[in-house]
Amino acid sequence: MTIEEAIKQPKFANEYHKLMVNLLFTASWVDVKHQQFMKSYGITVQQFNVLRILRGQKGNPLSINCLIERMIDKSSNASRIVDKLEQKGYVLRTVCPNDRRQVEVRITEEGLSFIGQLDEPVKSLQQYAEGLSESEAQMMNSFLDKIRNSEIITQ
Amino acid sequence: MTIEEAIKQPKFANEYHKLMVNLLFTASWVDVKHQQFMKSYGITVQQFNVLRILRGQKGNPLSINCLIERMIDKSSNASRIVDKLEQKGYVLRTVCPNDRRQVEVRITEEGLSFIGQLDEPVKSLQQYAEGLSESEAQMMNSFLDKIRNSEIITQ
DNA sequence: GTACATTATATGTACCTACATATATTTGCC
DNA sequence: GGCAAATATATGTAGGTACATATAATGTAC
Repeated sequence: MTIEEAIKQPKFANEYHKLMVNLLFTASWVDVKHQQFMKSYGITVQQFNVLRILRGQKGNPLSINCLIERMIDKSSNASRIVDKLEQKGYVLRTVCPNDRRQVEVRITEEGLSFIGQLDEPVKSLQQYAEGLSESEAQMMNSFLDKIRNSEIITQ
Repeated sequence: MTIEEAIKQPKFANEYHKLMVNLLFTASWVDVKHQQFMKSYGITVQQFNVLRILRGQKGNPLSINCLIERMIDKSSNASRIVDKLEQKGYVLRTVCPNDRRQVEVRITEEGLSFIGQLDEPVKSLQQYAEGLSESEAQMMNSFLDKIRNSEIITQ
């Protein structure tokens, strides 16, 4: 299905307008797939991403601020996402002894085994990207970077 | 800034994994820009899109269902988005005489003049896409369509 | 050391969204 | 026509998000 069919809009002003709509539509489409997948494991996409970031730290804790820097959605709610993960027993919060303003968040054994069990099934989500060849994926990655780096004159 | 820098993740498992992350991150980034822009005009992105769809109907009304078919975010809340627009006087709701289950939504003069005033400034948002050449934009549109059309085996 | 700015996190609030369910109307089958 | 299924929209509810503000700890200038 083309983007024209997907939103029943027969034509766009130009290729750039079409691209903006297509980008937002496709990402939302992929995001919904991720949501549905994660929901079947009793977790949200944001919670999963935080867990994966913490696992990548190999046992080292991360402050809330560092967590936000690594998140895909840089929402201001990292603190509440960590709340939810703590309630589930997947992470631990301790006050940092060097700087008592900071909180050290680390993943628990329980969190590790939970997320480990998702490793295989999560690979299926990547299959969406695998509709492209390796070199197409490379091109698209560079296009996405270019879009974020456009200089914009906002009146 | 590369995607690696943007989320402080030095490397990805492969180009496809990177692409999924980059797609979600970039779309969220663009979406935030749109949100901020629309907010300065006292409207949400969703409300703006509904208004633009209705204007495209050239005076013909659209049912809630048809509206959803044309929306970028196919949320189930079209009804409540129309509520907000009605409160602002930008749209009108009437029961369809042929099928009294349906509601005919149409844009008012006030809605037309409001959205008309946004036509120029809204063009600046498209500049993000204009970081690419025309042929790159075409390629990227076809890549996005390919992603949505990948056949996925969800166990 | 005191006062003030800065930083890190948490929380209050209003709004938005997903999902389930309710209500109203129409369609189709007997 | 009567009744069940299907359709169109609306609404209740829980939870998520953006933004402003609160709280606490630290840094800095004097």
